[in-house]
Amino acid sequence: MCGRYATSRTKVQLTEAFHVASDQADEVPRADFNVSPTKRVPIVLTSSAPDSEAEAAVRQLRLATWGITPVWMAKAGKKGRPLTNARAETIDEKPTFRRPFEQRRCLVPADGFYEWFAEAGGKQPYFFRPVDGAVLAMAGIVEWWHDPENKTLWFPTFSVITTKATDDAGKVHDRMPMTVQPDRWDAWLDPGLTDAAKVRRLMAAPAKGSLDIFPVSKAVNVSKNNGPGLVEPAEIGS
DNA sequence: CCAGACGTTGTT
DNA sequence: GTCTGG
DNA sequence: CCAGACGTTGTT
DNA sequence: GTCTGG
Repeated sequence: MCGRYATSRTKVQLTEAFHVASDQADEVPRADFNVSPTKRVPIVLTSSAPDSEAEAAVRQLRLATWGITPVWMAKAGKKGRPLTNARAETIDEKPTFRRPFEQRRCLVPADGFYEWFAEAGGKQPYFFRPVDGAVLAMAGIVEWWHDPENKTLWFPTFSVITTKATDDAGKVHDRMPMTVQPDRWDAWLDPGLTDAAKVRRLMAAPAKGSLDIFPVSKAVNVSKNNGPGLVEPAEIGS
């Protein structure tokens, strides 16, 4: 679930939509209709790097790497892919996710996300996007990271929280990203809110009927392919 | 106390 | 099968 | 998430 | 680092 999505909005659009002061916005590169794990993409968060002076909590738009690599994994040289998803059902129990969930949440702006439906004749990609055209705020957690061998710069990495897919979405795939409705963004991004039970209530699966779901070209399968054509409806199998 | 796991997805 | 790259 | 590689030596 | 199992 949610291992690929699209985020094409401009820096200006994102700062306005998420009420980020313009001087708190990182440079946002070109529109990306084929975001895959390990790519750097814009997220919205309230916090600063661990080694910076304690600044006032300010909402920021920053580029972050998709996929958390726990420090213990890097130090031990353990093999293992970066963690691109975290299950909502157990996020406040897992050692790797609990602290980030309580203290370092983020919003991941998306036009929509892709899921692959396994059917006879191969896997068919589908795109899921809000019916109303609004930006989709996926629920995420942040882990600050630096290379253990090169402890100079800290930078944010993130995972997208997932849940069981509801109604129509569940027909395509059994998991989907958690989202945060706009009226809950302030609370979600509030570092002072650390009660996991309360935090949990701020996120929700996309409401029934709120997403358009349609097949797209298999061109999206190849992660180097990009462009707005990837999110246009296409015949199944094309 | 120490040892050992620590994550998700999909697929088998 | 399993790992890396995007 | 899917696609695509999956190796070494010596030489440039 | 932090949590669970023994």
